[in-house]
Formats: sequence, structure tokens, C-alpha cells
Amino acid sequence: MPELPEVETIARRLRKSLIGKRVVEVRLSGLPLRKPVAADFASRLRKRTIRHIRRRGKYLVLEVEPQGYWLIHLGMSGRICYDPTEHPAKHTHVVICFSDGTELHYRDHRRFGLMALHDVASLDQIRELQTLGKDPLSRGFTWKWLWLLLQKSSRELKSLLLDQHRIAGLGNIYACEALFRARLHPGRRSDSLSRQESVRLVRATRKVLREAIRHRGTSFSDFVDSDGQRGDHQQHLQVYQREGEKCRRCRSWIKRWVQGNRSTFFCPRCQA
DNA sequence: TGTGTCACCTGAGCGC
DNA sequence: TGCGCTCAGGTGACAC
Repeated sequence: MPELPEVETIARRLRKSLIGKRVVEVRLSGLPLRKPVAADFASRLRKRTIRHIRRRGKYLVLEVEPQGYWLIHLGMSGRICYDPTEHPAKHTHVVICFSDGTELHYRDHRRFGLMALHDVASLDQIRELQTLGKDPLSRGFTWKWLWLLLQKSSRELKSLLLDQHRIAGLGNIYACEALFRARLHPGRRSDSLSRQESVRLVRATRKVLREAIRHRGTSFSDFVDSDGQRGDHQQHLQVYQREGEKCRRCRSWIKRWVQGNRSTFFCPRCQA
């Protein structure tokens, strides 16, 4: 389930491999992803060269020349395989061939991902990115900014953390982990947090994301990076998918709670 | 306008 | 072994 750390891991790997590569062929499965891939996607991407790769929230943004931005979202089960040794695996929806003979494959068995090419002069002109909230690893993600955001909403805390229009990059795993580390109950009303609690939440969020990036993301069943390597962060999770196990901090039992159709894992004592 | 709910999708895991 | 059911969750559409 690619969230910010997994997408950042992929972006870092691809930066080493793809910068300067020229696209010579694009093959599509024809099956729609979250939205259908544009009919002219292949012809427009062909003959372009990759100049820069960055991440915006959970989006991978590949800057190409002549001027354009190739946007990839991995959804829930998207995988990028750079230069695989075998033929395209099942559920491969996009194959990009480069002039040096290497290939990039996009696989996504649930087809919740997104692939698009935007011929615009600036990232600010891309609708998907315009609506994204603040990146938790950006300088602007301060306790004051977060506290003001929280004060404007009566939503449950975890629901707000998952809202990509407000905070871009957190998913279910890291929202649960950040709330545990900040000792905050996921069902708390956002506007009930004090300034001090907002400070704790900002610190916890940044810390958990940075640690996960250092461990190359979290791998359960789906995530591998562009070289096929699994992440290690699942060994460091404190609450996520640990229902019925003991809290590593207070030895209470970790609970699972279905919140907005999503499983929330928390320690009822540490996060009272 | 803000908030909550649901559908989309398919593989994995489980019980029978 | 095979079948059917449930669960997983990012996103956008929709209802209230």
C-alpha cells in the first residue's frame, strides 16, 4: 500500500536509473486504471527524455523534455518495476521502453492507480496536484499550521490526517503510527487538540515518515520498490496490524476499530 | 460548505 | 481440493 515513504523510496531509486533516458516505445494494456489512460498517452510520451523525478504527496512526478509532466499514482497495489528480467507479468498495464534497451513496467492488479501526461509549463497547472494539501516533510508543516487546521474542523483526528486535500502523503499505516507515537486517540475531535498536542503530532508524523523512508517503506503483500526489493519498516510498526498483541510501551492489548470503513489500530491505554 | 459513506477492484486468507 | 465469503484501502462521487 504505497504511502509517502514508499513513493519516496521509488522516486529515489528511479532518480538513479531514469534521468536522461529517452522513451522510444509505450505499450498499454487498454484496461482502465482509476481513470482510463488517455488514448494519446503513448504517442505523446514517445521521444521525450526524463529530466527530473520528484514526489508530491503520493504522486510520482517525472518531468520530461520537451516540456511536460508524467504523473503516476500507485493507488493501493501499483508497482513499478525498472528493467525486469522477465516478460511483462500479469496485470502489467503500461510498458515503457527506453532508447538504451531498458524497460519500465507498471503493474496494478486492483487498478486503483493513475497514469497521465500533462503538457503544461508548471506543476501548479496540474489539477491533481493543485488540490493536494501540505506535505508532512515540507518546511511548512509546522505545529502552528497544523493546529490552525485542526481548529477549523470537527472531524475525527485520523479521518483528517487521511484527507489528502489537507495533508498529502499519509495513508492508513502511517496515520495510525503517528497517532500512537503522539499518544493521541484516533477518534478525538480535531478541534479539541491543544497546542502542545499539535506539537507532539507534528513531531511524531515527521519521525515515523523519516524512519519508514530509512527502512525503504513498509511491505506486507504488495509493496516492492522499482528494483523489486521489499521494505523493512513492517518490523518497526508499533500498532498497525498488531491487533491482539501487546503494546511495546505499556503492555496493554492493541485494539482494532473500524473507523470510516478503515481499520484503525491503537493502544487504548497510551492513546486514551 | 463540511462531513460521512460507499463503490470501485482483485488477491489472499479462512472456514466449510 | 474447491467454493464462497470477508478483508484490505486510496480516491472520488454522492447524500445529508
